[in-house]
Amino acid sequence: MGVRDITDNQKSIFYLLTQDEKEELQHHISLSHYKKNEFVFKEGDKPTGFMILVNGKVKIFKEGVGGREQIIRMTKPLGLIGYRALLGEETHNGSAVTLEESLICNISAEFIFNRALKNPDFSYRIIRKLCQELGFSNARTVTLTQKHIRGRLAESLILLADKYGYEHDGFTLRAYLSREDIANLSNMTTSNAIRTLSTFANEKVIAIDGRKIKILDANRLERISKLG
Amino acid sequence: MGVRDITDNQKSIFYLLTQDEKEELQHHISLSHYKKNEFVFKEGDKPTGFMILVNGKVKIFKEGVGGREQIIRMTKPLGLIGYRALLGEETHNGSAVTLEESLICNISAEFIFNRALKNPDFSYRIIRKLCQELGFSNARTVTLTQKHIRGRLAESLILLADKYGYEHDGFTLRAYLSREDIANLSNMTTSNAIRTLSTFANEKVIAIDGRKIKILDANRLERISKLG
DNA sequence: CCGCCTGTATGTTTTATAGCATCAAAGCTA
DNA sequence: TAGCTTTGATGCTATAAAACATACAGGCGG
Repeated sequence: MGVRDITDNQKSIFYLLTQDEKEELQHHISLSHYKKNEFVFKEGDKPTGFMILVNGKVKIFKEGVGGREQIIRMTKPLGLIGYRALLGEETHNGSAVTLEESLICNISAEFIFNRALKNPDFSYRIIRKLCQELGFSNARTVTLTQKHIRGRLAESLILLADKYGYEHDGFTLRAYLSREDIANLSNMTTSNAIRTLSTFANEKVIAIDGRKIKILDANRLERISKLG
Repeated sequence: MGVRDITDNQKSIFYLLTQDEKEELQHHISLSHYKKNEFVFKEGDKPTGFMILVNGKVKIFKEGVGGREQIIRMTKPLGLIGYRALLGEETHNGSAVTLEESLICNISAEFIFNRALKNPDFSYRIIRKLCQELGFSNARTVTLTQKHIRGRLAESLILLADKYGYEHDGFTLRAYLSREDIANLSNMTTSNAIRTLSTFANEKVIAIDGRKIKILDANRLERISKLG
């Protein structure tokens, strides 16, 4: 993924801007580089613009009771960051931190409000994106509150596979999170994430080697997520 | 609230349509009457249109593990129902059931897509609404998973007060839910909702008389929600 | 009027998971 | 390389909340 993809890649939200709009967009873009584990913004910050992840991985999380963090979602290249707060005219209600070295493209709020949102195709694409994310969030609320530990962890692993895919071997998750992040994604303590991953490994559902996780039996994992 | 409010009330999402658009809207409206505890739509249904609640109360919930229901949100007059699925071009991912006798206004999908969404003011209002709801949903995910029973129940009571307000006495919640619904809103079993409500009543934070709930000490309730 | 069902109330038991403690391994820095 | 810090692993204990059981009250239909 590169900066060009922001206008030229079908998956980018800006793909269907008119040629004119795309040209103007160029004048409203700036790029920022982030190291691993760097904050992009913090809960309570005022949004500065519309951000697109060009390269890397970012987690968006909220601090809960006693500072315990819950990862709300994770972003892959061409994904949007912090747009909810900007478009909703609110402050950020979660924090964003890079999981690896990342490149983020910042588009001025002015361009979004005065140009992009005047284009109904763009607006509608934003609306669809928000609707989908809202559906996802509602579903997560239910599974995170109702499923048991095994089910929650299995769901998280499936989520990671869906979002980041596999390495060339077809088994290894293309995401190398700490156990703590896996726990924060799955609403459990780090100990329980470690313990349950070990159990899954014993059951040959996955194989673990440090942060490398191989999904050996995706069907079984799916079943654990649904029923466990 | 009446049907007129849909175009004339500032709080309605259609308020800022042009006069022309408002007139055309009249030809795309139909009204439906629902009795108490009637389904408006079910999880998995294809959305039929854009719905606005004119009168009454509706709960939107998802069925989770073992049929246990989690109330995602509740609607008051001029609130939207089922628009997420329509605009996101998905099936409903939750069910809607009336909590009291209700009047619902249905606007054709055709009008929304071909007319309303061509108006950037309307689109942007939808976007803002979605952003706010998404923020709410994310926040709920964290509190429902992390807060303890007392905190979750206190939060639900505050939510009900914010959404439906108080009767003329200034204390009685203008919402008369079953204990089961209160439980499903707060992610707990009915027994625990009953028990915890009793505890709050003993502590003089609230007073209960059947389904009538008086908030006696709103500050204390707020504190319980934050810390408890 | 009586019995039945539904909703509410409350006590007891069981269990999932948080919390804590300890230890090993790995990674980093001086 | 040695020492320090972070991360991962695992056992034990404590506890919040579910699950279960029982009982009572109010409304409804026969």
